[in-house]
Amino acid sequence: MMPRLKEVTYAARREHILRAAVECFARQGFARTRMEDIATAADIAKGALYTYFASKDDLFLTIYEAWGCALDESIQKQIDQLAPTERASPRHRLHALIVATGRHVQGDSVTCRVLMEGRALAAYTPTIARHVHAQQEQSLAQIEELIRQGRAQGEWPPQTDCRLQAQIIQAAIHGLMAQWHLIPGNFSWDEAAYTLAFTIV
Amino acid sequence: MMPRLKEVTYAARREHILRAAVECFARQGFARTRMEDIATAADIAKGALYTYFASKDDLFLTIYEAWGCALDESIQKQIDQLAPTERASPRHRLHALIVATGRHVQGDSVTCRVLMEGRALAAYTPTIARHVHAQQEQSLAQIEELIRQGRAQGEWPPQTDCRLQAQIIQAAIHGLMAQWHLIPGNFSWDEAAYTLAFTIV
Amino acid sequence: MMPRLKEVTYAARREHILRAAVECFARQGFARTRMEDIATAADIAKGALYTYFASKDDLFLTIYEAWGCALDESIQKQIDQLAPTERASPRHRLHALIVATGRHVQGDSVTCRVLMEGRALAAYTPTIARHVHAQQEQSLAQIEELIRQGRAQGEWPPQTDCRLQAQIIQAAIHGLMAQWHLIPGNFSWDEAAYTLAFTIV
Amino acid sequence: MMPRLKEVTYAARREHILRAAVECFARQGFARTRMEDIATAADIAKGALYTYFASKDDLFLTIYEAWGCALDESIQKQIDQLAPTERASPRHRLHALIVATGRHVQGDSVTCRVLMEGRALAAYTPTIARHVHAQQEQSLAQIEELIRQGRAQGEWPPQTDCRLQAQIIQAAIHGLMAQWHLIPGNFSWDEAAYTLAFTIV
DNA sequence: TATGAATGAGAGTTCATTCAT
DNA sequence: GATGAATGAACTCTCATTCAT
Repeated sequence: MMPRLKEVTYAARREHILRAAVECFARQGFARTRMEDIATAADIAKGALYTYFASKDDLFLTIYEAWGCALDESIQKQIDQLAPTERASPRHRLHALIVATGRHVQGDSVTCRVLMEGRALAAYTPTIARHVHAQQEQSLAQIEELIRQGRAQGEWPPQTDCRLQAQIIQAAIHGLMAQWHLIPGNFSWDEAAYTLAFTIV
Repeated sequence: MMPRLKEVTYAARREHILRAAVECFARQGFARTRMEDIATAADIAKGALYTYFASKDDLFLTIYEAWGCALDESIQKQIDQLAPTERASPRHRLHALIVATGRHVQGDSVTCRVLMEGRALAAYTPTIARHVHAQQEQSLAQIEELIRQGRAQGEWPPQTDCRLQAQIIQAAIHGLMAQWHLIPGNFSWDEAAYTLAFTIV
Repeated sequence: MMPRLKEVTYAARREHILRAAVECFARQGFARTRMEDIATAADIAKGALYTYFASKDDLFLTIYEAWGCALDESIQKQIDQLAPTERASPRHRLHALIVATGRHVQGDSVTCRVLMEGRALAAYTPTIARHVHAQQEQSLAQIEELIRQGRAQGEWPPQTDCRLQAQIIQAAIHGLMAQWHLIPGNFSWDEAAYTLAFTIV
Repeated sequence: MMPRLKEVTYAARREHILRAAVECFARQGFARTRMEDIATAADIAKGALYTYFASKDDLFLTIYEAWGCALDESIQKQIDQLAPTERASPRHRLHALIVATGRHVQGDSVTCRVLMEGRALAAYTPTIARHVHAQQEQSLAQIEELIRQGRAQGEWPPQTDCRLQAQIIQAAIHGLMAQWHLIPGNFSWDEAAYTLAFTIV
């Protein structure tokens, strides 16, 4: 059981550092955040960071991934909480997806900033790029599937390119996140979710 | 004539450096690009950069602004080239706007990368933030006005919040740009433009 | 005991760097000394300097202050070592002050150079200026007080302006230091001290 | 006569540049003054400076020498203006020398700053060092001669070391200049001159 | 002669990472 | 494991001087 104890401690410290890093990255951006800042925020020594994370990039990446997982969970939860009638409707499920995203962004706007910077960094950091692509693709597939089902159920008029429509919706969601990142509170997520889910043909 | 010649030379050299900088920023990102890289790419001495630009930030900002201006021109030209019947239709004008943006992104995908990074940097660099905000707001106003006119002409069903709808469309456009930046050629801009302009209620 | 050991090490390294810096400043002057020169002289890496000193200015200032403090101590010691009869005489105390200054200059002519440059820099560097002024004023007050006491005891004929006389004596001392800095060994400090203290009416 | 005309123009421009340089050096110090600053102050192009002066050091040196010459002239004039009775007295001539120095310092405190910095730089710049030494020695000889004459005439009690006394007086004068440089107006030059010339045994 | 753009060798300073303790 | 001093490459920006025009 000692390994277990160790693991708990290890995981807890990792988590602790991660939280400190998120705060720093969100406040100052990746480039302007020094490892020392993170260490100070986490109240540990600079060198100890390297016990838990291989590098600054690794730290960033871990945050990036964690956000994606948490968002996926939020979305799933939101969908699960739908009333049975609504859960049967792809449009309602899409709505739930966007609402959950909005809640996530609002509830953890700090991490959202990190995410936004991640997308920009992606282009120059192969390691990050892979993750961004994967996440992107997965999310796109989910939306596309919803649309496909919605058409099958007659909720959406048939159109040739399901994927394109999904891409536009995904693009809109990301664009809104970017806007929120730039000017938090600039619009109502709930109204945007409603518009996106129910008034896009 | 000499001052004129000088003027030309000055502007030409500025332009030359700018092109070199765009290339570097697009390839390596802002943070990883050293002034020396730009100087080498432009085939001049490091110090000479500072004759034309006050700082690395200035260089970046100039590129950022130039892109915005060029895009505005492209859009205007695209709208002007519409047949009279179409030009009278806000929906067609919106379509032209998106098409022009797509062409711009495709034609100068290199600069587009720089733009994308600019949006991410904006949050941490007040100088850049101001420009991004201004550009954002101006573009939003344009779209909003198109929608307002479209509704007045019965092209769109009336909805309470013109601004929100404009924001969503703008978000979608930016999201698509970001996707293109990530995976160029991932979708068809023209089809996306058509879908965005004509099938969004 | 460990913290104490660390403390000692820290102070020792600081002292070590300081000595290296003094040597460099004295040999090349402040402006021509590069941080790298100091690091090389101290046999450490350039970056390590910044663990002990915030900047090149800080380094200089520290030396400047240290010299002043050490001089004050030397003077005090010299006065304390006077025979009781002499210690009662302000003129002898003034003599001791000048002698101590001379010894200090001769014993650490290297640092003296740094001091001289400090006075010249003072006019253009507010931070240094403050320290120079303060030191100057303190030293002046000390001399003035000696003269005042000397007059009270009838060692000096009464004159209206004690401060002016003190200023002249101080000026002479500084002027002699400057000469020594220019051509070390150009005169005898002890004779100069005697002349200044005992033959100035 | 053309060479003559040229010479006039040349000398005038030199003078013009010199004045600009003095102003800059006095305001910012030697190290912080850029050649461009001087060119701007003189309202000519940077490159033109090198037509008149070989280097920044040369510029400085020229100013330094000019000050010394002008001071010598001022002193000579002051002595020449003494009433015949006074002119016969070495003490009065010494007084005139100090008064003239004071007037010079006050009247051209701007150049005085440059002089002060020159003495500090002297130690690290052989070219400057030579000039400083020469000037110093000449001035010292003059004072020494005055004292020697004064003793011969019975104005000063005989003392073994004329040179030392001269050195102290010279040191005092320089020290006072340094003080004035630091805090202009901190004392009365005329009173200091009187004290130095008439109450020092 | 005058110009001022170009040069390019540094300057001080920062900071991710390492490693002896 | 934890520490934090040390490292040293890299960074942006400066500026005396040169030289083609």
